[in-house]
Amino acid sequence: MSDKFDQLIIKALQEDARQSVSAIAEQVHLSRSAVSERLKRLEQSGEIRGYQVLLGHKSMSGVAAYFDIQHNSARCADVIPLLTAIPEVRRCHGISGEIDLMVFVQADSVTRLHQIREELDAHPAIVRIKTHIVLSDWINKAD
Amino acid sequence: MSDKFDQLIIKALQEDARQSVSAIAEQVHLSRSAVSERLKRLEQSGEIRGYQVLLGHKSMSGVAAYFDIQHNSARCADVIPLLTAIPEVRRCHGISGEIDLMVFVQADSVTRLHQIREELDAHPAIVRIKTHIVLSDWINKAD
DNA sequence: CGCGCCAACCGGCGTTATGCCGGTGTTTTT
DNA sequence: AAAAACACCGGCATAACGCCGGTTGGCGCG
Repeated sequence: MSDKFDQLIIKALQEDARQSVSAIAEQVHLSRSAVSERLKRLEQSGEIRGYQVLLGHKSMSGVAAYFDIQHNSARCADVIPLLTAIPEVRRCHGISGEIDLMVFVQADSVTRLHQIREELDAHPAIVRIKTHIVLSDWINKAD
Repeated sequence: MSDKFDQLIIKALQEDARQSVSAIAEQVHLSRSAVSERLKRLEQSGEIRGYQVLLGHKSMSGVAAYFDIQHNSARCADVIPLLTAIPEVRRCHGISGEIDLMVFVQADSVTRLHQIREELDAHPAIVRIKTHIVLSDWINKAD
């Protein structure tokens, strides 16, 4: 499903997703056409989902925070629609431990953050929310 | 520092970071050269940090986990080099609350996860670590 | 063993995109 | 008001791309 060459191509794209097929071909020691075809296949098969631009800290205006959420719903899935509906929710993971959901939010202001928190609190299935506002951003690799 | 056109260019790149300058130019109604120059400026000024490939869930083999870390170091920065040295560490945020650092890790195996945890435990400045293994991935917007 | 089949790779060709540069219009400075 | 600074445009030479025919190397089957 993905041999050594595909891995090399992906690794090259992880270094810089905006580089020419020719440049990648040179790195992995294949012809440009071979890399081109492999790329197309990787994209169509869904192994490669897309390409993202990584922004500098300047563009990161606003506030980020973690919510750890505990809920009493039988299935986690009950509260997911609520979270999906909030555009500021960047990531949501079901996790082990006392907490059930770890949610990462990026909002424009602290006010908006509170608003979101209250919206979540209103949901009957949600028992407890802890907010951890992000003070510093040390490491941030995409994906 | 970044006018309406820059925003449009960035938005276009967020849709697909691997598209030609010409294609972007067409979307934002500028000449290719103008977009090209703006892009170079955005990259050099650090507003654009780089470009990443987004992989499908198939390639997401392995285990993900959150570490919440409490440390006694005067400055957070003391433990950051240790984290930066570990390639599996995807994100690290300094946060408010009882916890000091929220670290997101993506490793190949649970064994490797434990290995990383022990490595962190060995650091004198780190007081306490809680591990939350990710069971489900509900929402995951890049950046 | 040899034959044919299939998948992957290569390289050339025409088209498209890129980088560079001079020219132009607009705003800011002196 | 002239000059300088800035951003944009468009043309040209070069590089990259997509496409296609030809070649290679493995693999099964008679």
